[in-house]
Amino acid sequence: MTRKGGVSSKRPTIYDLARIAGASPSAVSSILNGSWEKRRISAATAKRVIRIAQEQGYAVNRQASLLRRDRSHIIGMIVPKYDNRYFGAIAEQFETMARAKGLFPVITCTQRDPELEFEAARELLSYQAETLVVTGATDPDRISELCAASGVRTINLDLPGSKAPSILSDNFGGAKDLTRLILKRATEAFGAAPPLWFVGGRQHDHNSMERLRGFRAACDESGQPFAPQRVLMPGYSPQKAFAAMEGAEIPQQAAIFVNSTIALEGVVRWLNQHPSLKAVRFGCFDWDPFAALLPQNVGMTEQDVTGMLAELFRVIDAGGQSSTAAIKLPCILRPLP
Amino acid sequence: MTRKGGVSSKRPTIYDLARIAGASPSAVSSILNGSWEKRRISAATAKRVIRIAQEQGYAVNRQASLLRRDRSHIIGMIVPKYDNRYFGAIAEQFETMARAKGLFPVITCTQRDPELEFEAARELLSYQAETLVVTGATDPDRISELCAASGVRTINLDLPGSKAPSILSDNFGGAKDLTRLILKRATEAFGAAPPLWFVGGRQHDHNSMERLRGFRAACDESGQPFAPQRVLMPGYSPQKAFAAMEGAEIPQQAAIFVNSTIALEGVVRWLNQHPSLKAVRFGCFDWDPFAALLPQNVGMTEQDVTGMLAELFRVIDAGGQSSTAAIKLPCILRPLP
DNA sequence: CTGAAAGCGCTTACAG
DNA sequence: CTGAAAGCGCTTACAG
Repeated sequence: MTRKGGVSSKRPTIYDLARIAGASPSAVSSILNGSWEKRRISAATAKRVIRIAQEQGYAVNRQASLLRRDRSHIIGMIVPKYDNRYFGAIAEQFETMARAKGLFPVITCTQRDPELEFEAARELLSYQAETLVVTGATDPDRISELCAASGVRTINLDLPGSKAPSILSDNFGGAKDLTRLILKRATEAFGAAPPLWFVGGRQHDHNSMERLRGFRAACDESGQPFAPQRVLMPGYSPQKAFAAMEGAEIPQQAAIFVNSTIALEGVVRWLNQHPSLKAVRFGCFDWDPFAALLPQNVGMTEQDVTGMLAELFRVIDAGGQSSTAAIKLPCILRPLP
Repeated sequence: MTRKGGVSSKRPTIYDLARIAGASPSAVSSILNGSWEKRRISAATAKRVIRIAQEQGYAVNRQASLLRRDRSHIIGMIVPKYDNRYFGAIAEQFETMARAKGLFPVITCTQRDPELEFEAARELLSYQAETLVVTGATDPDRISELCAASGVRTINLDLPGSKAPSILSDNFGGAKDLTRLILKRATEAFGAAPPLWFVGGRQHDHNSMERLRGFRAACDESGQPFAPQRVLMPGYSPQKAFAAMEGAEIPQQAAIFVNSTIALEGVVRWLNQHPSLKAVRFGCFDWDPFAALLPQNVGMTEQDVTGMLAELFRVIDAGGQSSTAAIKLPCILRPLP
């Protein structure tokens, strides 16, 4: 009897348990996966098998089990980063909620790299995921197409696509509210409305553009001039935001709309190197409990992660071909003292 | 020919590709998994099969493939949280480094719940993980035993266990250095050494106790009295830290050793509600770029995540039965202006 | 050089 | 009521 070599050779199978328990492999299988009630196997046998399984440290081979079963119950998620409050919270709550629904969540982190995103999606298809949640992807439609070919449903989270339902923050409304707050606070601080900058994110990124649109709407509404040269969208990284600040000519009385805490890291690092600018006020589209304590910070916009995930699972439960329309959730504006 | 029902019915198999390409399933398999070079299959056939696979959106069934193969190359990790810089960075870098080594990382988040930790470990065993990295677990030894029964190696990260190699920060040394810095800065600020508090973490937690030991060593060394009633270890959460602060009687000239950014959230929230205490100085054992900007913060201790993971993979590559000794990496003390 | 066949560990419809 | 047998999709040693 040849057994698989390597590490797995020690793992007991249902055949091992059956031999030890003096039962058939079929019986062992049904006892261990709970379908034995239907089969009227004697409680004594069931107990014995369960005890032996425990003694042997048996763990079902999920690969074999999934291969045989009709459904995998695996739900995949790709997410750009873990190490930031927003995506960290998304990943964590997604796992918890998926488990609570009896699904097996598998998450992978794709570093905002379109190729990695695509490879990760393909990988999750290989694992027989039944649904794939595509979070903050640069090219969600390409992934939706790949998955559609295998009959796997995708749902876009955070960034929208055109080939699957999308669940987003109301970036326009949130940015408009935040801009209003920044204008109000800066005007109070300086006695007059100062020039207003927009820093962070990138051109062609849907959320950044929506936020810029909200920013602009709030400017227009209050009669503030909108100046394209005061819009700095160098991409997502503290370093890039820092470099963009270097290039800008920020006066001592200014206000900044910071697009994401990632950009904020660069902005505050730069501000700290320019103490003459300590009067500058900013607000940030994103939430971070420590950033909320910075004295120049007038307010932060928190995205409703729990609400977005609740909506996500609502769409999943609804099943079928949901529309590809975007569902937008309001953001929570947190003014700071 | 009955095919599996449900979602998977659309997924093409090597048999489908073989039929379309006019080749044998064996040939298709070896072409797609790269072993065809050995088999001297004609380049023309290979090309054709690869093209057809792409057209059909073929993705190998990892379950079937793993079931048949000798090794899974899966490396599992359990981690308490994602939504915090330290564990977020661990998860993210772990994924990247594992992939670079040709392994398949699977991470699951266990919320510091011992039962969830155990269930997650069992789950990863079921997925045929060959190695399990047990990060910050409350009971790593129980997991090591479970895995040992299946011949699966475990390695403890961040919190030590006695049944597997452990990779840790030098919590004692890091805490001692941080305490020295806090004492020095507070003495400069107040003209004399103020009473020193220790806030955060929990009793019986190895890292917390090591840090407390380092804290105490630095107190002793500098002739500061160590007062047990100034040690508050209410567990890991901002709320608990906040409540502990409520109960303490902190004077206007005081200094605090804050054990983790999680506790720091509660501490600063409390300090902000007590403006009379704005002279209080603190340092924090953990790193966060925004917390680093808080004016009362004299320094932060960054754990060397990259170094720990490099060490982790060194131990894994070394294979065999490495000792169960703990490997301790120095922390990086970041004094703040 | 290449394909048919065995078998990975499980699940479940089916025969007895 | 219960066990033997088929088969999930793949990989690879083996026969030709």
